[in-house]
Order: sequence, then C-alpha cells, then structure tokens
Amino acid sequence: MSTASLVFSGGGPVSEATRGKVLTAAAELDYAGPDPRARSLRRGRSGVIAVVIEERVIDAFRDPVAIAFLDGIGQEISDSGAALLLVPDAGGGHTSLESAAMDAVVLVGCSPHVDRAVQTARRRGVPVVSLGGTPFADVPAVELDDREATATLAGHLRDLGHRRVATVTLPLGPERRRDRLTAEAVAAATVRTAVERLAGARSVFPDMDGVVAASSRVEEGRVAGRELLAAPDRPTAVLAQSDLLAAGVILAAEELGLSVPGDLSVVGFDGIRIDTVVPHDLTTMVQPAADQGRAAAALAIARIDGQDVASEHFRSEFHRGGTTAPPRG
Amino acid sequence: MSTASLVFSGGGPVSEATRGKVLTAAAELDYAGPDPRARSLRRGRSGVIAVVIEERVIDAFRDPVAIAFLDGIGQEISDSGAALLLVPDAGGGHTSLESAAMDAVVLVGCSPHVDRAVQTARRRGVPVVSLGGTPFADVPAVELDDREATATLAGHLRDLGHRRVATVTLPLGPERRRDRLTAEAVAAATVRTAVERLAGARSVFPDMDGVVAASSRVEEGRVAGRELLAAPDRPTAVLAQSDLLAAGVILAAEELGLSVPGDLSVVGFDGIRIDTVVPHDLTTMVQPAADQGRAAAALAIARIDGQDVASEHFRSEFHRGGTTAPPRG
DNA sequence: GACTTCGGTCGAATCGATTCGATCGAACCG
DNA sequence: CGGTTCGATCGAATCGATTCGACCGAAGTC
Repeated sequence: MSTASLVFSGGGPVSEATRGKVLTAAAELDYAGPDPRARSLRRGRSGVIAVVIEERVIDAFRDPVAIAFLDGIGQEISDSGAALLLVPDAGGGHTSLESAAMDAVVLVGCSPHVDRAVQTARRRGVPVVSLGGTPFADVPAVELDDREATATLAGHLRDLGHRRVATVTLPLGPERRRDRLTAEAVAAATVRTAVERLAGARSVFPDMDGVVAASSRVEEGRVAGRELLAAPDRPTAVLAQSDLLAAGVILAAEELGLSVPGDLSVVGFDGIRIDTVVPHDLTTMVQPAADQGRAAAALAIARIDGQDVASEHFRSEFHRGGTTAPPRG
Repeated sequence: MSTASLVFSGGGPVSEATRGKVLTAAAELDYAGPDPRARSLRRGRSGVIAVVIEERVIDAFRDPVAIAFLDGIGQEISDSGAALLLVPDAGGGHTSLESAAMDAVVLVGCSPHVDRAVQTARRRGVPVVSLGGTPFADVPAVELDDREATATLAGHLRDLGHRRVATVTLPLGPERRRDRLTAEAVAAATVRTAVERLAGARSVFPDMDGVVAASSRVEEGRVAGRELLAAPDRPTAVLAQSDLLAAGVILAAEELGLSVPGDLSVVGFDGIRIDTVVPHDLTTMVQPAADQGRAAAALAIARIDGQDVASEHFRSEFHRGGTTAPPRG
C-alpha cells in the first residue's frame, strides 16, 4: 500500500519495475488513483479554494468586473493545481461555506452578508483574503486606488470646465436601496469602494450631489440618470462609479434628447471591455481586474502555506474616451 | 465522541441536557463542528457537485446563456445543501476534475475537451450529466428543441417573404475557427446544438449558405455579418444561431448603412435578457436557461442518490421582436 | 570477508468523523 | 417487586490514503 501511494503521489523513490507492477495492478482492479476524500483527510488539505460571491450567480456575474476577477482567480488557482469552489453568499446559515472542505476563502466584492462569511471561515480556521471589498481586521486585501482614481476623473471634468457635476454611486451599505445621496446615507456607509470613490470625487467637487444606486447595472444607471437630468439646474457632467451605471446614464440622456458629450459629459469607472456593453467609448479609469483576481488567489495560496502576507494595492489607469467634452456655452 | 457526532449531525436521539454539555464543551475547545474532510471520507460523499465550463472563466461567461445556466445550477445546488465546484476545462490533464472530491459532474456547453472530462469522471465512478452540449452514451442530458425552434425562426422569415437567407452558426467542432459553411465542415461537425439548429434552418431553406463563427460573441457576429453582407447578391435576412451573433450582424449592417429590419431582417437564438446587451429588441427563440440549469443539477443530484434518470427536454418560445420585417421591394 | 551505506520496500499509526451494536438506567407492567 | 422495554449513551471498527521509521539486500570500502 505504501509503495502504491508513492507511485501515485510521485513522491518517494520507486524502481521502474515496481512502479510498473503497481500500475498494471491498478489497471486490473481499475483503480483510478487515490480517493480525494481520504487524501485530503490525511494531508489536512483539500486543494480547494472557495470564492464567495453575491447571493445569486446571475447577480454576481451581471457585472463584467466580477467575471474578470473570477477569471484571474481561476487562472491562478488552476496554475497552482487547486480547485475553485463557488459559494453564493446565502444570508442565512447553511452555506456550503460551513459544510464543504476548503483551504482558503476569497471574498469577491461585498455582498450584504460578507461579515458572516468571515466569521464562519475564522471559526473554522480557514484563511480569508478579500478582493475589491470591504476591509476586515486580519484579512489581507487586494485593493484599488479608488480615491485617487476618482479624483483623477473629477479633475478631468473640472479641467474641461465643468462646475455642476453630479454622481451616481454604488450601493453604500448592505441594504441595496436606491436613494438620494444624503449626508446620513454617507455617514452610514460601509462599502469601502463606494465611500472611497465618493471621497475622491468630493476632493475635487466638495459639495457634489447625486444618487445612490441599488446595484451596478445599466438599468439602475438609467433610472438614476433620469432623476439627475430632470433636476431644474441639471448637471453638465455625471460621474458614475461604474461603467455599467455610466452606460445607463448615457441611455437616460439620449432618451431626454441630450447628446453625449455635447450636452452632457459622462465618466464611468472600471474599464470593462466587453463587446456586448456600452455602445460608446467611455471616459473611465481602467482597473486591472484579472490581475487583481490573480493577486487575490496568490495571497490565498500564500496564506495556506502559512506565510504572513500583506495587502496588495493596484492602480487604475485613466482612459480618455469620447464621452467627455467641455460644457456647452 | 459518538454522542458529539449525533449532536452535530442532528441525527440520533440526544437528551437536551447532554446536548447542552456537548455544545458548551465544543465552545470551550472552540471546536467548529465536524471536519468536512473526515466527514466526507466516512460518508463517502463530499457534498460537492462539479460544473465543467470552458477553459477560461472569462470565455465561459461571455455568453449570458452560460451565466443563466450556472445560475440555475447554483440555485438547485444551494437548495439541496450541496456546494458548487467550478472546473475550467483545461485540455491537458491535471484538471481539478482528477484531484478534487466531488459527487457528480455537470457538463455545461461544449468545450473542446469535454470527452476527456467524461472519461475522467467515468473512471472515478462519478455520475455525469450534460447541459446544452454534445450527447454522450450513458450521460443523461438536458436538451433543447433546437431543430424545431430554428425551423420556427426560419419559417417566420419565409412567411415574411424572404428567400435569400444566410446563417451564422455556432462553432461546429472543437477547433473554433471561423469558416465558410461548407459541406465538409457540416459533415465533420460534432457540436449538437449547432448541427441541430442548422438542420432546423435547412428544413425550411434547404440550400441555405452561411458562415461558421469561431465563438458566440458579438464581435464574431460582426465579422461574419460583414462577410455575408459584402456578397454580390446579399441576403435579405440573416439567421444567427445565438443572440450575441445576431447583435454582431446588426452592428455590421449598420456599419454598411443598412437598416434593420428595413434592409435586412435578423433573428437570433437564446432570448438573453441582459440589460447591457443588444440595443434592439431581437426576434429570437427564448430558451428557459435557468430552468435548464436547475433541471441539470436536479438530474445530477438524483444520480448521486442512485436513481436512474432519463434525459430531459425543454422547449423554447418564439419572440417576435423588432428586427424582422418583409424584404424590401 | 566483515562493515558501512544507500536505495528501495514494507508495517503500522494516524487523520477525524460516522455508525452499528452493545450497554446501561429508568420507567412501566403485571 | 421482578421482568421487560425503550431511550440514551458509549466502544470500537471503519472509510482510504499518507508517512515515518524499520527493515532488507546489494554495492562499495578497507
């Protein structure tokens, strides 16, 4: 038995002859190699890395950034020979987070119940890494320069001459309700990404007003856009916190007979490059989503190996598209 | 130990007092419940269902239908308390298919290497179910009425008066190369979906010509569209085998100054309803993708329980959108 | 020729939970 | 009050592989 184990695990020294005998014997008994369950028990490792996403797959992957994150994670995980467990973050208990074998957890984005996921993983002694989400103590994170990047976009609008600029933010907390961007809403905000991007924008336009979207979707952006553009002194530019929201704002503008960028400048955030999306070439900050995914998975793997790792920071890059221009008049 | 096991698994009869003692003891030792690895070894079940997708996540999820499939699978799996292992189908060995614990496999769509995946699973004695892909012996499948559905679309075009109709098909085999729709290509075809849809179309327009796309993407459809519309006697209608391809064809038409549906009618297939996609309301067949996903997962679960299951068939529904009209003149 | 050394093979403990059968105690019946 | 029954608890075997140390034989050394 021990020799067979060596043959299959490729570890120790086995003579070619014995190796052959083991393999033919295995073939006769049609033994398909070691049972992963037993192996993982003995080794104390399952070779599985869990990725926690939104509650429903279809919501999670409506956002191309999330797909790109997962793509990066998937690549890094495959390269390391591990497997990827997709865990939709059901609020109530009974997640597969509690019952499935896993060596590490990567939190993607920020579903309403992430904190519970972190607790669960902690109790089970599974290392956690976060990607593009809310920070937790002792959870190394892959983070973006959201604040500076948004300041760059705002600066771009200011330099073009815009003064009346409104924003459409990502959800600020777990509740996911559309709302005006009130001081209270901002005070209660918990989602890092949204808060940082807002701070960056307000570093340039301190009293910038706007709308809080219920999700990062085109339809959401469209509704928000309608609301902003119906205002009496409508803005000459809108800073949306995601490309999908920006696409929605542009649709809303077109519906109202406003031309972009003639009557309205629009900037987004993310730099998604998916051919199904956005007819326009958006002015935006491009974030290296797949790289961030890889980095997050690499952090997770390092933590499995017992290494102490620090958070990693990525920078996004300004892309001047065709949706911004000086204000009219 | 045995009593503790009963407490955590909720199985046998345990008095409230003992139960309490066990739980407080667990809390003191901060024991977080049974180790999934050991549990799965003993029970012979890991509670994990693998889903095999395209080689790269980003390719797999470029297609909204694949996301909807996965969404349905994810729902059914969560409901049953299982977990979802996402396995990108790397061609070479060393997939996590071989090394990770799983109780069943769902094949989604048809990556170039599915057959190897089937073999691997077979050798390991893991039941396999297929969804929207190529059929295999002893693999129960969730299938669509591709042929009749496409015949419906073709019939619609014929009834409108179209006679010169071209098609853009999905890839016909594992090689994924753009190509003219030659007799040889059709003879060598292995992908059920593409073949059936083509057969349905040709049941109405027997000598229908066209292009084989390299993937189901808007950009692909656009290139194919350009090619078809540049022909000397250009078609008055194009039947694309997916909505994404149809969207691309429409873009190509617009580039050439053709109006849809005035100068060109376009039909798609799938009925994807994602707000980022396709500016037009497409004439298409709507397939119940999420339901199919659920059904596939349910089949997998039934097979885990040792039941003998049969393939399931779903029907798609005709949706008359704004992209078809009688031919001009 | 005896001793060391080293590559290769084998025994046996171990990972942590589940589960069947055995045991034990209390309540109930006649 | 003895016997039976039932519910709760406990012992011990088991799932299948890994791995450390023991062992064995052959080659090399003095």
